[in-house]
Amino acid sequence: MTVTLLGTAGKAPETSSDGGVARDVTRKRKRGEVEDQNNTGDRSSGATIYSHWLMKSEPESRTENGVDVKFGIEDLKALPNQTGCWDGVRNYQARNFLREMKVAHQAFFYHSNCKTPGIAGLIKIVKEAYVDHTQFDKKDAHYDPSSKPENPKWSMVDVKFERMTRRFIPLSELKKYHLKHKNTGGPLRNMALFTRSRLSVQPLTPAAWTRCIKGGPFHWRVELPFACGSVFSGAVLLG
DNA sequence: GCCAACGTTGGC
DNA sequence: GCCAACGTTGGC
Repeated sequence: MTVTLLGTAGKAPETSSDGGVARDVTRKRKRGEVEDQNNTGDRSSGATIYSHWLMKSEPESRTENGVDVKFGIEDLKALPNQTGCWDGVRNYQARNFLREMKVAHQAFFYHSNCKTPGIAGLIKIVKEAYVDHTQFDKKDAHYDPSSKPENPKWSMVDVKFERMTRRFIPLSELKKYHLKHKNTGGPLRNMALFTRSRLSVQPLTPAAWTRCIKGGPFHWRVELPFACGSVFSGAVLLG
């Protein structure tokens, strides 16, 4: 599979019954609100198909609209069947990525807007995109009065806790690799966490995913009973 | 289509 | 709490 990170992000799909003027549609298309009318569903337009994701959520209490938006990985873990819906996404690009997700896809659960931001664990998609009911709920933190039930704007998926990462991977460490890989052409060179820092649902290349979880090329040395292990430990991410 | 004003995200 | 980056709105 050829992977072009984020090449056509935001272009993807929504069924639009928007009968507005041409310029308005153009404007909306730029924002990702309008579906490509010839979208065949097979991404023949050249858009990249992803299967690994990073999803941000806030593990510390914060009030929005009078509601606490806290939802860390421990909160997901505590839900029945360790499964919950990923609601509240209110950005078109992020929503479009949600809509690309398939059952069994894996994602990093990323803790944002907290003391130590970073990757806390692994989750998997257990239900594909459907209407996010919270957009119609006046009492919800992410109520969207502009969205109508007959033409909902926002989607969500269901995710299930898979496991914690073997250790928490702080943003600072990911950034270190990102900067290095920008020069060396390594797998984290285009990581959206840095190139599109505000995107709350974002794709990862398979290489970036693997690197974060299994470490770099010298990962195996760390497990050898020889002293050289520590020499290479700095080149490894081990989620 | 451009762009100024405004709002939100999220690291620090 | 600050503020840079960037997404959204809406006039023209």
